[in-house]
Amino acid sequence: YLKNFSLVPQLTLKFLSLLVNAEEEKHGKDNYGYSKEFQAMLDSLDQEDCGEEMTGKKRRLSSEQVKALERNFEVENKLEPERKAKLAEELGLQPRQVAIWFQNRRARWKTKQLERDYSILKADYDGLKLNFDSLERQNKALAEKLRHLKAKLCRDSAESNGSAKEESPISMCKSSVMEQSRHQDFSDNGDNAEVNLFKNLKSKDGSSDSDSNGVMKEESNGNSSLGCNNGHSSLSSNSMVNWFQLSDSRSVAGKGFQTQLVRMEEQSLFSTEESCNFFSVDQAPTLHWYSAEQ
DNA sequence: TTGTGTTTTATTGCCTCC
DNA sequence: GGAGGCAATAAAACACAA
Repeated sequence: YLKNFSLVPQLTLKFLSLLVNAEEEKHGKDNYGYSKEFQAMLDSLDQEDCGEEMTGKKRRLSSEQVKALERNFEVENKLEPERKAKLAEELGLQPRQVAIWFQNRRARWKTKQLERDYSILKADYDGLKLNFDSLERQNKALAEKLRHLKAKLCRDSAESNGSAKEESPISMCKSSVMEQSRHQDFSDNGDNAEVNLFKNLKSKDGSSDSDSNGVMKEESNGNSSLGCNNGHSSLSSNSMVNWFQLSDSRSVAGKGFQTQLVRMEEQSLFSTEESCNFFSVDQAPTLHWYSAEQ
């Protein structure tokens, strides 16, 4: 059969190739069930035969050729001219075909490599995202807890102040607001309201502007010149006294309270802004405040 | 059998290196 | 300027579902 193989006409050759195809299906694509020599002979015959018939048509390389090329690619994915010529001769291919095969193989390898890199990066990203989401949830929970605690603290302090003093922090806050509006009224001239008030009152008394000690004394007595202004002031004496009492308490004893308020405000600012932006994507978290406390 | 998507072989044009 | 590599692409071969 093999002895006469080269003598059979082309039709018979086609028939044999059909036979081979049937055998391929039976044994699987990579195991034809023929010897390597026979397979190589079929490949070369097919090439010679179809090389004339299928001019300009693409032909797939045989499995043996591909295997040999793959082996060479594993050794070195670049092809020197000597190796290219040697391989081409061994496999019965044009050197250009070998070069093109290596070029396409490198392209396939690169694509696979990109896919591998992508899957690795994606796995990393997914892990980090999971971690980030968890931290974000924790952060929100802590911020909510902090808000509740602050509200509770505010209520507690209001209750304790209300029982200890006549003037609750709320009423003091109201007074503060009134005072602020008063400041705005007076500061229209561009001067300090308190200073202006003192100046006005003193000028009515005829006392010196520079006598601040006297003013402080009168104020501290609670029976200040304001009370003895004979109704010259546009403000009622009681309200003036209250105002100066507030002013006094604010300037002397109330300073602590005001500072406390400011500190609370600062803390609140820190709590809302810094805690909310702590895990901001744009800004890396800094733990200086945390390490400082530690 | 056929339409369609995928793989493989080959070409083209551009770029870099010697 | 020629050789070789690479990206983009064409086109043939192949796989497979309907």
